[in-house]
Amino acid sequence: MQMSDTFFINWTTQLRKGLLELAILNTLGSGPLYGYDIVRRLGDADSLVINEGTVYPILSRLRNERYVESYIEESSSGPPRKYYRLTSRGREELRRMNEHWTSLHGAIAQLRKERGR
Amino acid sequence: MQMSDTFFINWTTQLRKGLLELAILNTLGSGPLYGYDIVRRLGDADSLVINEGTVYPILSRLRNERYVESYIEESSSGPPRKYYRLTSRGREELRRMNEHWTSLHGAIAQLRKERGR
DNA sequence: CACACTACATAGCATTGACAGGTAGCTTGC
DNA sequence: GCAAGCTACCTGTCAATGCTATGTAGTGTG
Repeated sequence: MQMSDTFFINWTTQLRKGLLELAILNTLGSGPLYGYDIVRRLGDADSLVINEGTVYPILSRLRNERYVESYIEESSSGPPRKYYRLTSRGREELRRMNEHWTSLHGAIAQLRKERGR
Repeated sequence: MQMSDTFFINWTTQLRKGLLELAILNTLGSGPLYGYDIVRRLGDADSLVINEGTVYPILSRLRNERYVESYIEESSSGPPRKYYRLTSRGREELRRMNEHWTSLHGAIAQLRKERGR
C-alpha cells in the first residue's frame, strides 16, 4: 500500500456501485435476513465491507421495486428486526443480474487475455 | 425484455462505474491505442459498449494520474490520432486493480454458493 | 459539393455509495 | 432505577462517475 492511494480508493468505491445490490440480493437468496445481519454477512468478505448507512437505502430501493418484501419480527435479545425476503419477482431479477454479471466478467477476462494479439 | 426495465438498465449503468477504467487499461495492456479505437474494441463485447463521450473523460483522468501517456500521430485516412500508452506506473496499478477485481468476483461467487447454508 | 465517417472534446444531468449523525429498544452492572 | 453500551434502523449531504447531447474539424465518396 502506498501513501497517496486516492485514485485506488476512489476506484474501488466506484466499482462497488451496483455491485452491492447484486451482493445483497445474493445473500437474500439463502433466506430472509435483516439489515444489520446483511452488514455482518457482507463484512465476511474484505472487499464487500459495508455499513448501515449504505445498506438501508439499498434495501429501500429494492423494496420499492418489489424485489424484496419486509416484515417485522421481535427479537429475544435487542430491538425488533425488520427482515427482508426475496419475492419471486426479485428472484427472477436476480437471475438476470447474475447473468449480466457473468457476461461482464467474461468480457474483462477476454480483454486480459488479448494482451499481445 | 420487459417494458419497465428502468431498474435493470439503471443497474447496468451503475455497474460500469469503475469497470470501464479497468477495461480500458486492460485493452492498453496489449499496446497503444487511440480513443476512437478503444470505443470499437470495447464494443466487441456487448456488455462493454461505450461511446466517445464516455471514453475521453476517462482517458483524461488516467493521464492526469500518469497511468497513461499520449502522443499524436498523423493518420493516412482521417484526422490525426491521439494514441494512449500505458506507463510503467500504470502497468503496476493495473496489476493491482486486476487483483482487486478478482477478489470482488470471488466474493460474489462465494455469496452465490452460500445459497442454503 | 453535400453527405458520411473518423476523431476528439465538453457541459449538464442522474444515480449511487460514503460518512456523519440521529432515534430508540434492550441488557448489564452498580 | 438508571447509566452505559450494544443492537437496529433511518436520513441528509456530498463526491465521483457514466450517459446523452452537442460541437468542431479533417477526410473520403457519390
